[in-house]
Amino acid sequence: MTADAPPRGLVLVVEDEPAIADLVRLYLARDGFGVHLERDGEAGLAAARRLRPVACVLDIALPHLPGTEVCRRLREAGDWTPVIFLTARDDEVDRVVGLELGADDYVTKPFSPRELVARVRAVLRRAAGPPGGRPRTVGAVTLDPDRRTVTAAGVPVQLTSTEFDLLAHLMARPGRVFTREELLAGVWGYAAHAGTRTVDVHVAQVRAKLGEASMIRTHRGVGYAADA
Amino acid sequence: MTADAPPRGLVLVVEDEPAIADLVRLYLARDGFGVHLERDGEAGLAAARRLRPVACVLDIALPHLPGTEVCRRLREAGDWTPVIFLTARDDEVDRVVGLELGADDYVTKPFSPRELVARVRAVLRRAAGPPGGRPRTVGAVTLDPDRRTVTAAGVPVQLTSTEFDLLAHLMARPGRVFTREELLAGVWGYAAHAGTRTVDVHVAQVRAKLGEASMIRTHRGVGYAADA
DNA sequence: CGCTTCCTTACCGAACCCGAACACGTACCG
DNA sequence: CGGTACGTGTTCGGGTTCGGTAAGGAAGCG
Repeated sequence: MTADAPPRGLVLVVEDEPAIADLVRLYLARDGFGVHLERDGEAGLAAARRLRPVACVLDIALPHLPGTEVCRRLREAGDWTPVIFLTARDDEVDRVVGLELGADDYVTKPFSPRELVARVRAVLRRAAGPPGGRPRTVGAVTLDPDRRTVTAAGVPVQLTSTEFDLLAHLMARPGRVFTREELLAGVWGYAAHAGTRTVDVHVAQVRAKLGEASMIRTHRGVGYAADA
Repeated sequence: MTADAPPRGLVLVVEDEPAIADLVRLYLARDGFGVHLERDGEAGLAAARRLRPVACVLDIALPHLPGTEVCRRLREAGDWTPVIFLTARDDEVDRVVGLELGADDYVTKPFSPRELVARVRAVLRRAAGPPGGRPRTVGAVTLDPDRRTVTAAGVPVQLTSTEFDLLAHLMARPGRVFTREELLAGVWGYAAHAGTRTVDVHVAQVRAKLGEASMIRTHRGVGYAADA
């Protein structure tokens, strides 16, 4: 089931070589990203402004307007959307120029599409930043994002990193029901790939560790939610 | 990155190449700094005296008056505002001269603007911080920022400079979990791409020196924290 | 020239994640 | 009321990732 609505957001790809562009689009789409393709710098810049993608993948050598220039203009306009450059060769000059212009990462051609996807994910994760914030309490459970600690009925509970992220995600919006796909995307960074029981297993683990204080409710046929 | 809303003070940037100057201004402004731009050494020196910035970013190769000279004159006048040099090349002469003149850091061109911002922040943190004021104790470990000494269970421990800074950074906010990236940025001043084990090695070193008294906790998949 | 400090690399053990399989409970339907 | 199907809870082992550790080399310093 290929999702119609991109659960992970839109990525703008500006690349003039159709073969490469298709490849990139294929892999990003397979990973759950929406993809918008442009062939030259001008159109790319316009699309970036119009569509507000969550990230941009820019070839450096582009007709009309080099990718570096697209990036620079975005930055000048106060647009800090993460940018990943595609450079023709592992050329020190290109690399450096890219970073000077405020790119978040770069990939040299020829490249592995998997690597590109991984970098897009990494960049997005970084842009999301360390999940800071004040401690939050739901029922008898208190969660501190800074300290990454959890207490259930006043007793400290030791959660693994994934367990903590899962609980934090649920507690960020108490009462809101999250589907398994949403949780996979938000916590694991995966595209919605149904058929896995991973979320269930981790929910069970968190519930076990929280004991009686657990306030994760199952919504049959839908997903999970923290009590409001 | 912590998102600090309040203005973080004015940074003076003296750089004759408009492209680079704009870039630096963009990034500093984005990070919450006020920015004042000058194009040559004379004007830069005057601006520094007039505006009293919290930090200066000086290109070394400047019209009228080299950046090194600007720095030297400031120091002569008793102005110890933190200075970061921009050097055209990783030139040994420039480096030494710069630091001799009382610069706090330097960045070689071409550079990543993110790294420059990170260094400005690091320099300010350092400048703000001979204080720390009172010694701080966490568990059996006591750290004195003024004397740069550490005792574990009452026994003096000799730490190297980097080790001390790392421990101080962690102890500044006990309980708070710092990612490796945050530590690299805060202690080393890198706008680091991850992928290095530097932090781990230094943590191990500190732990070894603190012995049983060590209270640095590993948060798997995240980073490190000092016990609360 | 030797010493210290710092950073990198490589290896290893341990913790953790994930998928599969099975058990259980609930909703639906005859 | 019993049966069946589907969704969820739970357990467990393999494979992978992550962090601790040791060793080596470069750079600064006396």
